Amino acid sequence: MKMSTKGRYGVRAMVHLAVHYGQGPLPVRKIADRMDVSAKYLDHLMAALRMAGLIRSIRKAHGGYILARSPKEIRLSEVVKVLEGSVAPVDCVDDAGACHQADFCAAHDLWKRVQEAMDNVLESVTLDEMSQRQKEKRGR
Amino acid sequence: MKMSTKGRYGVRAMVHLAVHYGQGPLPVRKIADRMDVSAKYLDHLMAALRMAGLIRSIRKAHGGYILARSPKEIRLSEVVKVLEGSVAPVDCVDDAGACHQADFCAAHDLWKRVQEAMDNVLESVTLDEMSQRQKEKRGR
DNA sequence: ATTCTTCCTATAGTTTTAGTAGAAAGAAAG
DNA sequence: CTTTCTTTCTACTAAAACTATAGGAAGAAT
Repeated sequence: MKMSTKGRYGVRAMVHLAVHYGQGPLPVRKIADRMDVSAKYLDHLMAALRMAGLIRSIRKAHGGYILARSPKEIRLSEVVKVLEGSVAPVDCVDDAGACHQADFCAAHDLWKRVQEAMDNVLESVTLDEMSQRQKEKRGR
Repeated sequence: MKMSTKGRYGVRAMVHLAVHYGQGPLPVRKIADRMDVSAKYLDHLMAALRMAGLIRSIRKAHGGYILARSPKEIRLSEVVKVLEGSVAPVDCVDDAGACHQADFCAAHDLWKRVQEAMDNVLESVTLDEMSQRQKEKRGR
């Protein structure tokens, strides 16, 4: 029931971009240094986020990445979905047809409720809110 | 963000035991057959559930497993915790000290909220309710 | 003594995770 | 037009986790 580093690193990187939104592009190396993770690895995650349309790249000296939209318009559910594939605890609540017994399985209903609970939280939070929270915490 | 088969199989097996609660012990082989999974593998999960005190074993011919308590007194959160280790999406919301930056990390608060949302659902459902739901669904 | 079962330990194949490596391509800036 | 800093792409790999499988010992009723 754990998230992988993809989700963890990716969310933190997106928050970083949100905090510096409007201040020009941020290179992966700088983000990775700040987060204390491998820049080469973070590269892959940024690629996924870019292909999903959440960030845009500026490919040149002193380039880097910026958010594709305003932080207010990016919900955490989007970020997690890109990096983790989905927010479902089991496949059968996502892919209809992943389990042909769903109609007779009480567990299916339970996982569905769990998924909805997680999704509600992630859907209710924007990167802008995360960015503000981050700035507050840093200030202390 | 997926659960492993431990959590999935284990929950279904526990529901099975709840449905047949009071009807004597159920051998692993029968449960596995019904669930269409490997009995040898389910063995391991039952061992974990037994050591956690959720089920009791009767070791003899025509023995098997029974719930250690009434289905009304077993919450799904307990089952998932035994099998998956915890209900946390990341370690830092479980182990205080797994991350020394928690006080400065906005992501930490997000994961905390996600965990609480999941936990609320799993804590609110008992095996008895699952068993009833299962019987209803089967009836249709 | 037989039978059916749990219980214990060891092993192993496969998949996923979490990276590392190296080089090509883009574009401003000098 | 070359340098510089960056993204971008593909391939590779070590380690861990997952998903089992195997074989037999131990228990207790019958």
